[in-house]
Amino acid sequence: MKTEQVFKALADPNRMKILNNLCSRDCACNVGEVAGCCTVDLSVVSRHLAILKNAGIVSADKRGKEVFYHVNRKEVAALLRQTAANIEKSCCS
Amino acid sequence: MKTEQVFKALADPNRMKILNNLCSRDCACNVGEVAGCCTVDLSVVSRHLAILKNAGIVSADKRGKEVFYHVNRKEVAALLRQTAANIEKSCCS
DNA sequence: TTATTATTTGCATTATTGTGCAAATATACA
DNA sequence: TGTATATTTGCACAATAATGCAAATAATAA
Repeated sequence: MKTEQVFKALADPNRMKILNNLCSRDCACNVGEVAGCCTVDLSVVSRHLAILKNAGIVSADKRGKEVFYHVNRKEVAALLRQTAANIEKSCCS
Repeated sequence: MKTEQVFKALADPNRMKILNNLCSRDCACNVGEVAGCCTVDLSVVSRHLAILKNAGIVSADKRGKEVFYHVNRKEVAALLRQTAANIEKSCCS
């Protein structure tokens, strides 16, 4: 989980919407459900999810023909807090 | 200080280098000093600093012909921690 | 098998962003 | 005044990234 990749992944409005949507749910949801939060094509949402997944922000579970995504809450929160700590002391890598 | 704008500002390798450079110093430094951390043109560094400033990540103080930049450590750290908390509970706006 | 549904991927296009150079601006000093 | 230094800005171009559509893949059911 690389800091810069995480920030890049979070630097797009649709991906933020997607993340918010996923965050607001208790259980994982499939691509179609996620796509409800933004107006772009479903294929675009699929790509955004892939970017979030590559950044380690979300994880995917395939069940049957559906893929369920959920947020890696602890890991993302930990990385943000670590970055916050680094900025407060001296170096923020 | 908008979350998405902050993430956008942090989503570039040179801006991360610049931020790291600024973070590693106790006192503010001018554009020329900041520019030492990356190989791009000084004018590019100036633009990157403007982006970081617009995002609220750094502040600028003009003294004479120089402009001294410093990181808004507390504010940035607070925003990152707030985002971390939002992600951990439910909604991450 | 075929059909249906969910998701991903190839491709072309558009939009955005980063970059370097030169010129402009701002400040200080001789 | 003119000159030197620090920074920003205009502009063109290159590099990245987002998007939509159609086709491909994967899994399930008739």
